[in-house]
Amino acid sequence: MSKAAERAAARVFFALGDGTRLTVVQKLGAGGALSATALSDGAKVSRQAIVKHLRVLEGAGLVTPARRGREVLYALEPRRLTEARVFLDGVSAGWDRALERLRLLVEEPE
Amino acid sequence: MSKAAERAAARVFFALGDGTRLTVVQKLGAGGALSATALSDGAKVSRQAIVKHLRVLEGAGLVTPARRGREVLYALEPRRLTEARVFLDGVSAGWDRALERLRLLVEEPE
DNA sequence: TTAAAGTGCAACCAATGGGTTGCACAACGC
DNA sequence: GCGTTGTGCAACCCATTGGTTGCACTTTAA
Repeated sequence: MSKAAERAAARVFFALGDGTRLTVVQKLGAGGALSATALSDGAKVSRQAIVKHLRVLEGAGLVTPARRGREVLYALEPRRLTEARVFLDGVSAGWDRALERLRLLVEEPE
Repeated sequence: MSKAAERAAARVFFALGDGTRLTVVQKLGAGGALSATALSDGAKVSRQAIVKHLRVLEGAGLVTPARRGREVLYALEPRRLTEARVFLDGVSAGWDRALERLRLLVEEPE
């Protein structure tokens, strides 16, 4: 896996690695595109905090903003989620192969 | 999704959201169980830094330590990776349903 | 046309993160 | 026994995060 892809994955995981951000992602996933104000409505933190989180999510490519009149709607970018899943798949697969190698060593010693 | 599960997911993602930690996870995935010293061998940071990262990974349940003589071998815990993947799947699925709802609204207005 | 709703800075703050170094302790090989 | 290898604190440092408040600006609706 290339260094660039690895950094991108780290950014995505970092973006998901915060409780507030994770609930934002979930809300967007469940309810379609929402504005920062709408997202901060039920939240425990201020709108500005949500805005900062949205910037982080946008930086990771997990979300894209679109101006609609006087408000900005943030939509989920599911492609990045898929990429993250693929990354996890890769690590899991590598682990399985490692276990298999170990099994062969144990069961068929030379 | 329960609050506890959400926090657990955030911990896992946070643990994966650091470049050094991500390479550690990859090394463990590819090479089986390794000690902190072995992991710090090719790394750009000190052994102690790696140890700290391993503590974070262990806290997230991504890795389990096992003493072997005078060294401690850290093994990947692929179940947590799977859980993280499932979480991402859930968000993606929710998003797809949201898009479908939107499509129905547009194509079949009342 | 004016008030309200929504966004966009900017400054500021406390807490946490990632990293280092230094040293003490346990276990192995000779 | 003794040096070597590997681990385990602890203290410390700087940068980043997550959060706040305050104010200015734009768009909308009455």
